[in-house]
Amino acid sequence: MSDPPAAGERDWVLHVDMDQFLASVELQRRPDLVGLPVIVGGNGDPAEPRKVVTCASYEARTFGVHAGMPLRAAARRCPDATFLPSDPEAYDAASDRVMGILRDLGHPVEVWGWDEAYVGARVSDPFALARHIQTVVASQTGLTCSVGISDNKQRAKVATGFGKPAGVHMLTDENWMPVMGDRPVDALWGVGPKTAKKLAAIGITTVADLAGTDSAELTKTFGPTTGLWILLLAKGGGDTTVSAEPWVPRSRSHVITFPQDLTERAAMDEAVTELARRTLDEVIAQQRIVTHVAVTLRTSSFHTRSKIRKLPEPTIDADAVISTATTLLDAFDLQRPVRLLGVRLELAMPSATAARG
DNA sequence: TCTGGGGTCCTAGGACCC
DNA sequence: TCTGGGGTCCTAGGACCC
Repeated sequence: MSDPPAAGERDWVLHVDMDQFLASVELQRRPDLVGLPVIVGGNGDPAEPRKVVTCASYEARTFGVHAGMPLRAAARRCPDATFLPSDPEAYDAASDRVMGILRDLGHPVEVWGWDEAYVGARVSDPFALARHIQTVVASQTGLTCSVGISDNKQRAKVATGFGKPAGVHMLTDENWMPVMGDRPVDALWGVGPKTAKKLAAIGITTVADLAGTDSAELTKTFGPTTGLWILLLAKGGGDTTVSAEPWVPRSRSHVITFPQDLTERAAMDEAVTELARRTLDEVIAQQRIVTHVAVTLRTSSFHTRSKIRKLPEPTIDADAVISTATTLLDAFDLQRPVRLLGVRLELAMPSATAARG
């Protein structure tokens, strides 16, 4: 890819993960709450139904509160917590500052959401770089981060978990199996509960089990791509590339969970129209073009389905997008109360030639 | 005190064409 | 009329992640 490394240098992948990011941003505005349980989510009202925790401070986590938990359940577990409304603009701004600091180090930075990034670096001392990252981020933003070190993204990400909070951890070929071998397969990034259950059904429960499984057995159960991929993950492998190219989104979407289920078709049409219009406005602001329109519907029983339609031609025409969305709504059985509606717009990928000029 | 919102990628199966 | 393939496009659904 480039020149061979100088003596002692190697290519490393560092995973930088901000500690309790949203809570930390809030604590900068509310220093009086430092050291206390803080829960960010919804509009800040712990009694608000159908809203969940977006981020819990470490103090709140000791009460069993975690992201994704309903706010009312969090309030039961930790009644003395301070509940704060989610403030996406503040998190965007803080994230931009952190990523800018990382880019200023001169290595390629691949941003993964608000609070994570990969840094690719050819250096002789990755620990020194990790500590330097922590120091400059803390001094310039007041925020702490943890850093995982390895030679690929997935292993670096797993390493970060051992460094939290505010620490550095390295996983390599040498210590991967000793550290990870006896852990359950879902300790791997990309292996979730469903895959773990399927693996358990064929007698595979640990990372070492998976790493020692014949590839044919895995491709039989998971298909050629996924089967070989999870085998690679178990052996400590993963993506070695860190790209500084800006990410081009494939889609844009919004969903709403209604405070009360919808039963009237007119209200559903109204909601889908508003979602489609809002999403399209954002797509147009990004100078993108819509190829497909998808509608998602969740009933009161949590049964969730989606339908998608390719447009006759890529467009930014509001009437075309909205009428496609409401037509897709017709294809659902609308007899049951509707808890959630969503609209997702898939976007044409700009070609290399079209991107010029 | 039932279960948010925003994303990406993979697989399966039917339609259709050669 | 019957039969066997292969390839591509499209939609539905699953799984996972932050």
